[in-house]
Amino acid sequence: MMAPLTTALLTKLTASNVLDGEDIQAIQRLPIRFRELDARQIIVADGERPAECCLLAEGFTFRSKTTFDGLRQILSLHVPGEIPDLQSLHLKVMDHDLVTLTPCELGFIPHDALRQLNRERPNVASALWRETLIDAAIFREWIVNVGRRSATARMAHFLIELFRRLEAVGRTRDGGFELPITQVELADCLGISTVHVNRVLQDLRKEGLLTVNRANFHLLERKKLEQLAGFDPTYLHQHPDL
Amino acid sequence: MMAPLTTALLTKLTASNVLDGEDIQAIQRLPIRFRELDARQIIVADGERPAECCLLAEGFTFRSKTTFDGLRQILSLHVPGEIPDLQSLHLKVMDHDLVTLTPCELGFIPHDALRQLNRERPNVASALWRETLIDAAIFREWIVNVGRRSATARMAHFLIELFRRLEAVGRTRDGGFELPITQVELADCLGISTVHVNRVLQDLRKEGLLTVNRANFHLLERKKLEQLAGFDPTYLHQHPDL
DNA sequence: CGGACTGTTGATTCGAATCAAAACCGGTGG
DNA sequence: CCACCGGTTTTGATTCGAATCAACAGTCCG
Repeated sequence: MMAPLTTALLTKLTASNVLDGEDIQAIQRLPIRFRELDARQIIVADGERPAECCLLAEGFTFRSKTTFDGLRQILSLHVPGEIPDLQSLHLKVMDHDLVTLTPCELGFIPHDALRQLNRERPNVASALWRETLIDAAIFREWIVNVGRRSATARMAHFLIELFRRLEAVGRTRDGGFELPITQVELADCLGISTVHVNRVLQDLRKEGLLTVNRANFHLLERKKLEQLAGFDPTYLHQHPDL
Repeated sequence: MMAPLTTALLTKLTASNVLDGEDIQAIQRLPIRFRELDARQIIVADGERPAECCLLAEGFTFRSKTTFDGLRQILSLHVPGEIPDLQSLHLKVMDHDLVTLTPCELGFIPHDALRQLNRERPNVASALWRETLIDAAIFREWIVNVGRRSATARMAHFLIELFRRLEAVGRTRDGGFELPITQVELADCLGISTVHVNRVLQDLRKEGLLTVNRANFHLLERKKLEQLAGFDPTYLHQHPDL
């Protein structure tokens, strides 16, 4: 039994999709290979052709691309329950890296098994397709973030998005969350320099909007942060919205 | 018969997907409502809940978001044969605007008809899912573009991407393409100011890398532009890559 | 002809990058 | 237990790419 693995996935899927009992059983029957990885390990690399998808059960992963002159841009952060390389089911070649941010518990699901599941359970296929579309919606918002927002607003937007997504899978505690991320990585998420990340975080602390000690981010003034960031949660599509 | 409409779609779909005769016939049987729109018209607005998808047969459209303080970011440009709001099939609420850049010929396809098509023709469902995944891959590259590349490299990258995508649907002529876009809109694509767009274009012209008169972009030195942009075409997934 | 975009140019400002150097922190090994 | 090390965070000085401000020319069109 791979209980903890499918549980994470089902928590995520049922949070914003409608699945019936048979759908859930079919998901629970998926053959999943369990594996643990340390922090900062490449799970799948740019250019590879994986034959399985990676379900994140515990920890954080990110996707990133590196430009020819060595600059890195982080494209997305992933929270437990997500399948960060689900696109590989239909796009054979990876166009970016998938990397662990923290130590992770992962479940690998063969493409074949997923394809069969999609064929037999149209509901599940729709739900998975939908997850990739939400993924894309988040990419869109990140384009706006790096393209049009000030460094401070970017940081605020990033943190609020993360808070909301973690909240949806029950990983927040009284207005805060645990995220072991360095300022270098934050810089690569936001498209700014690490020195500037440091200064922006200081500003936000000075304003009393948040605290950060170790990996613990605490958003003291969520409303104000959202206002500063111009945050509109629509793009997260967190409700089944039928 | 809506021949020109489905032709554009099929050109696009078969360029990077494998469909059989029955798939194609099923697509041709889709009920499509034809409509023409002038340039700069909103097709679907942020917040709406459309009941149909929009197939672009002729012209250009773009997707955009506007921040609370009025800055606009263009998220994607679309070429004939694409369905720029295909995500609305599974995400009920629009999280951005879909707008015509030029006068357009559009075909509107009811969600119901598409859902039925997906149920009956799994191949087509896969192909459409794949198109939304390529969409997402392009978003990822745009994040890198605005996050980590200089203004000049951004412009070069943008133009090369467009060239390749237009080439795939047969809309280029001897190293150039027709794109009636203003510098204001280019600025919103690249996350820079319009003044800077002007200067960047001048630089590229001065270097002899391209010419622009009216709407006609001519990439004189594609290789050099690609080098300048650090362009790697993998993310476009233009081959069925089985 | 007048008006509204659009494109161009120059002067100035500003946000953020870069450069450089400390301070800090957790681990490792002597 | 402490010296040391690499990675991380912090601070300050300086530079730079791009934004902003402002004005003007070009084009299209009613």
